[in-house]
Amino acid sequence: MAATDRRTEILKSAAAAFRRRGYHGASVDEIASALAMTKGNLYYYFRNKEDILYACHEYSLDILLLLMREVLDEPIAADEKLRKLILAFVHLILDELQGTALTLDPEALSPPLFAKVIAKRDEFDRGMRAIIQQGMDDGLFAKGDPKMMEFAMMGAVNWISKWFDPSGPMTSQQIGESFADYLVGQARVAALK
Amino acid sequence: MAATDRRTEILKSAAAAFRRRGYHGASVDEIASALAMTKGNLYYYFRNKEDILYACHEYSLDILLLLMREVLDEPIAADEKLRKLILAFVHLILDELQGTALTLDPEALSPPLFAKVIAKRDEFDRGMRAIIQQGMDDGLFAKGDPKMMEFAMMGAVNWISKWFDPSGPMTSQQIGESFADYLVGQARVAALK
DNA sequence: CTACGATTTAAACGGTCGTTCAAACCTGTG
DNA sequence: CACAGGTTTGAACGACCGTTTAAATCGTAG
Repeated sequence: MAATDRRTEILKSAAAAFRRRGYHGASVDEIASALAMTKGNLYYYFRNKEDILYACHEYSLDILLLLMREVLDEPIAADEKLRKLILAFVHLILDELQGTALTLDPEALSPPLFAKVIAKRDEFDRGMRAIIQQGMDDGLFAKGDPKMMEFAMMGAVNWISKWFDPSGPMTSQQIGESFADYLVGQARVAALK
Repeated sequence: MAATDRRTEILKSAAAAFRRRGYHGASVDEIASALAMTKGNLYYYFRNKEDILYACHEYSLDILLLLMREVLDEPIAADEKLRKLILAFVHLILDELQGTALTLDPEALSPPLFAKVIAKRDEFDRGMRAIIQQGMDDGLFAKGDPKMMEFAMMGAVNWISKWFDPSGPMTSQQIGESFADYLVGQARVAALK
């Protein structure tokens, strides 16, 4: 098996453990055992535990930023852009690295790594707010504080990983659509008066 | 100083530490040092660390449930009820025990204590959904899955404690109103049409 | 002032966990 | 078959942390 495959396997196991127990609550041994390997072996692929957490964030933030840049360039209305991003975000959170992105406590990272994560997150936040601002300017959304609105939307989505049950009745697709309906709808309706 | 005061002092310090570092990341010593006491001293007031976490949850959930029962009995429209609850919830999260309520990882509790927290949380969830359902029946809210709508609203609010900066420009009051406007907003405007 | 209960301290204990390391193992090439 | 590089193991370490305990200290009623 290629070393890069092994690395992402570890990332998935780690992300799942971090989501269940938090960074400090999950043990390196727990991450390794889920893959039927010894914990010492993990150190052949990663420098240390923090490095694994950082890789989790980087992995999903890079996917997210790629998507953001794509969507920003599409010639569609702001509400459509938001909907697309929310759907993709929910899919990423639930189906890729289990609930990573902004969820896995990044404050556990040391300052230099933390700063790199924050920089990427900021780019994403700026993109979201630009879209929201554009929607307000175009009269699609009710006027308000784009920052608060973005925090509300991202909070709702990030929180999904706290209650999502893969064996439950809702698929990630259904959840994504429900959330997109509500979150974009709330931004929009007031302007319809 | 009365023993009960000392206990809530400890709860506040613990809640702040748990919010910053998570339950496993925060040390008992850290909680004690912030109050200029020794960690051994904490064990005069609490049986163990888990007991402190449980008390945090109980403290804020009890306040929340009291409020929920009050609001449910008021003779006002569903959107007004939601707005009231959101405002109070934001205030509780930001100004009382720093970001407790549903935020402080309850899954770190042992099964019996966890079950008690979940029972209280369930009562709150049922109240929220009953209000949302009523709002949909009355034509105040767009039809949809009340469960998803509740999850979205609670996620947005719970997430606030992840980004809130007490020394930032927004007061908890302003944040609460912004969130209430966005999350239940459409009802007010729709009624004006 | 004394005595007693409530409170606090400081040190020690076990246990867990992240990390290291030398040795063993595996796999494919010459 | 022998060798070499990459991979895995298992044990050991040192540090940290939750908890316990016995003794010290404090505050107050008599």
